[in-house]
Amino acid sequence: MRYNPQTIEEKWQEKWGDEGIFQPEISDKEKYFITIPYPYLNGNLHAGHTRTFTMGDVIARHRRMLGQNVLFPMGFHATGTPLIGLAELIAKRDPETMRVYTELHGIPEDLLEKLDSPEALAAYFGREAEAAMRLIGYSIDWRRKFTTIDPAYKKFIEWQFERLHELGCVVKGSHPVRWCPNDRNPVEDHDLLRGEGANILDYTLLKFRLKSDALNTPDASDTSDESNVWILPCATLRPETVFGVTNLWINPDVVYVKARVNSEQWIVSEEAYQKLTYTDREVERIGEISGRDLVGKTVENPVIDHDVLILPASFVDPANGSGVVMSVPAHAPYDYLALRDLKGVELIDYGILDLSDIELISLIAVPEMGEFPAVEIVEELGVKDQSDPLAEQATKLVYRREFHHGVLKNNTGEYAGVAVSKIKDILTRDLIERNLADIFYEFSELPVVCRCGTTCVVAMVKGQWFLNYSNPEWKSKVYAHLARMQILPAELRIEFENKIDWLKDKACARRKGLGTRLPWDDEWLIESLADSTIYMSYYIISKYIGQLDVEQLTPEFFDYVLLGKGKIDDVLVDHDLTRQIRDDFEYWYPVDIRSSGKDLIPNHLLFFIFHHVALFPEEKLPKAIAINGFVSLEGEKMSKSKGPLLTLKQSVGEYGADVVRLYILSTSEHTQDADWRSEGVESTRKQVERFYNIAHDVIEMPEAEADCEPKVIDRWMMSRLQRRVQETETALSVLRTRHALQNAFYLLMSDLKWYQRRGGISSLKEVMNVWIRLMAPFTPHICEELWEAIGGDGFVSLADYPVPDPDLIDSNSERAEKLVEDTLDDIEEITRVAGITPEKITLFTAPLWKNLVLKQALIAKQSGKLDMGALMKELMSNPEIKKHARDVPKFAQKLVRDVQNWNDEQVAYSLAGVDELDVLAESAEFIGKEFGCSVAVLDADSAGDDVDLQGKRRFAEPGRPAIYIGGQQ
RNA sequence: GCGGGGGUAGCCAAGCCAGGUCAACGGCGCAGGACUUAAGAUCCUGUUGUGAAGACAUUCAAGGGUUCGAAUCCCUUCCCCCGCACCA
Repeated sequence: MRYNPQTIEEKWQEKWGDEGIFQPEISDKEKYFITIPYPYLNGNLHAGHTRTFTMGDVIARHRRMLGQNVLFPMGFHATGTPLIGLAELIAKRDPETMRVYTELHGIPEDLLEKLDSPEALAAYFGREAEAAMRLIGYSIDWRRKFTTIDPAYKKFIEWQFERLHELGCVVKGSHPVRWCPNDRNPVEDHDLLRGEGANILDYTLLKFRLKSDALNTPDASDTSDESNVWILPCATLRPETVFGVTNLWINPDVVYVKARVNSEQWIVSEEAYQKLTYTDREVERIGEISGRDLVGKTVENPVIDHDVLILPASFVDPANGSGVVMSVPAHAPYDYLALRDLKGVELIDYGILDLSDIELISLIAVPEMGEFPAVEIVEELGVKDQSDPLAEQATKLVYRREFHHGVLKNNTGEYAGVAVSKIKDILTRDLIERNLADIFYEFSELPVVCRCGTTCVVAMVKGQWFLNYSNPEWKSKVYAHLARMQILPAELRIEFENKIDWLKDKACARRKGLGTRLPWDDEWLIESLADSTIYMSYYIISKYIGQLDVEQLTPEFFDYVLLGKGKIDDVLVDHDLTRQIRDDFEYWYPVDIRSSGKDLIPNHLLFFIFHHVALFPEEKLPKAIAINGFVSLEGEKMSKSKGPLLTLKQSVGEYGADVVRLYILSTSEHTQDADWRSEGVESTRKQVERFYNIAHDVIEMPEAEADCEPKVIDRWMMSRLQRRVQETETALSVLRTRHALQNAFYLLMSDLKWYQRRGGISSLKEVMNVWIRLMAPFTPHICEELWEAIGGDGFVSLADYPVPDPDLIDSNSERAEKLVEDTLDDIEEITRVAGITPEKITLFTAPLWKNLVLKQALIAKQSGKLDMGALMKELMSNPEIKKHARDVPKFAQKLVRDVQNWNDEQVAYSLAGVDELDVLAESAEFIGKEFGCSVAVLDADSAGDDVDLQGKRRFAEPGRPAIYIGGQQ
């Protein structure tokens, strides 16, 4: 009987389909609703999908066999821009695209040429994806499939956004993006020549007012006239240090711009001025002023009553921030160094006579550091001056210590006592409210250059629609629900918490792409991640779409079926049908588990929770999330657009569905990345074949042969089987597929090998019956085939999943086999090391007195009172032991040392013991066969000296018989 | 930089949370043997070193510490992977 995966797999997929066994309806049974993120339709499914989806299918199949009513649906994602981009590239026959899609995605060229519209692509890849998922045997209810550009789905999305809008979750605002002024477009990482890693940082601009002795105005002292007020905004990431400013820095060699910014007058560098024009401020250039002319002037600190001088500094980079820098020498090494560097420099040209008035102001208390951390670190590192590269390091060091451990001092007024790590947002918000500060966005690395060669800026997109994820109330509801959710693996919970914390408002509308329009503002398309947040509920509806008219899908309909709100009279869909859908929803929802790749944690999975929490009552919120890692190919990262790529279809075509499924899940688990290696798949194929062959041997075995009295080895086999079943179930319950398969497949297989080696027969059929069911979630086709062959009832996919039977756990037989195995290993080692070809093996079990000593020691250990003195006293009171008084101390001493280190389990194991003489005698024939010689088993007490040729028997210990091997060296 | 996950014998990879049967599960590869006309398949054995009797020595990124005892706990350092947003 040759294993032919293609035949078997086709056969069972057809049967499953014909009988519709994966099309659940509501019933009295407990339900289980599992979903996997639907695939995006810009290519064929590949090894990465194979992993995530197979994971889901195994969960579904496992739950189904546990007796739950399992719903496992699937849809397709087509919203957004990639499909449009791809269609354009195909339409213009872009050579690279044509190559990738013919070679890697395996699309015939003539067919590919026709896929020049997003709709054609979506239709094609949708068909291919479904075919691929059927080919690998996923137990999906295909009646519910849909695509995110279906008219009915759009109605659903419109309803969702209508609701979110009402709830105040969608708001209008502005937000910063990386922007190419030349292309007049936001840029993404792959659009960039330089600065791919650049983040957008939010600097605080602190508004220092120029004092009255200022600029070209006849009567500058009249500050009631706004035109006389000039603001020097300083950009900083550490706004709290404004309390410690001693001076400002201006680059004397730079020409600054005087500008009207909204209703104020600012002085900033040329570059900063340009940047401001891309923000949502109204900006007008008024004039220029040289940095040199600003030096020596005085400004007012916006937060405290303190006037400070403007000093010259060459380190001020006009391209960075506003080109105006505030100086906090107590906490910023550069400022301290620059100030120190100015000492003794002639500044009279700037009208500055003396810097001796400038005193450092400390505002942060850091444990184990003095008043002026910057000074301390500069001296510690021996930084020479502001151009010394060490200055950078000093800055980081101070920052790190102050940020993590620093607390604001009393001179920060109402903020005293606040941790530095918490102050930024609070202070910035307060100062903006009082119009003393502003936000200024800047890249974390400069420059950022677009592919077109233009330097990018941060631009504010105006009038954008946002999901206001930063809303603390929304967030706290999400936190609260997260705490109730199961996260697998559990270690990732903290990651979710961190990401919830980190999440800011998210722009949710786009100008370009496929998708649904915002119902209240049809110039905007709903962004594609935002339209994929609660679609699991749509699977309930999608099954019935053929029975209703899209125009009937009014908000009242969705309110009624999804939220149980409103009156059925307001619903246009047939009322019986509506009630049916409502019942379905009540039965199937919430999602019991969402299983996904780890790349979706900071986006989709987060939004999934956010939107559910916003829209649904607590009992309809998702219960669990499971995460799995990526898949690489022969150590290389996969890429849909460049390769390498292995499609699901290719891999199944080459190895068969069951082999692919088994391989992808056994090679790694949880967040570990799996590496697809053809060598490994090949060996998995052989293992599956072996499984098939073993099974057939067993199935074809005549009943009579199998029918005999159960021996130790049979009890051992059944006992091991229970343990494997138990481990598999435990592992599967937390989705440790690798661990599950190690037990369900590999370890069980090696148990079975040992069983057969030991001559076991009578349990084979029963083991096989369990084994087939145990493997069914992983390799369903081959298991159906074997289940049928073994005469199982119905589909194995619907059979009961094995549960361990505690009554069949037989520790005694396991201990017995352990003894045999250990003895075998010892004999093996002796023959190898001594180079003996054995002719006769004699085994001596330990004498009674040694067993008594051990037992006594174990009992003492168990009661926590094992010590040599007391033990000896007790031992010697036993006449049987006392007979061997000469040998007892040495043996006992070694024993005490060993037993002292044992844990409870070991003690109990050893205490239970086995009848060694009996066990070894029974396996003498087996051992003899293994070594091709005769084996005698004696007990050390009764064996005569004539059989103990080399006096070996004195080495016998409990659990470790003495061995004498006669033979040729 | 911040956050998360890692570094175990030729490779992959358990063990680490709950320290002690851990020279360290399992698989692959490799070597030897059995079976076979041969190959394949299957089975057995070995795969840190030493060892003519079942042993001993040295290992779990590196260094230090806690402990009777550390791959496992603590500290420091080095290295790798992933995410950091308007892409899906």
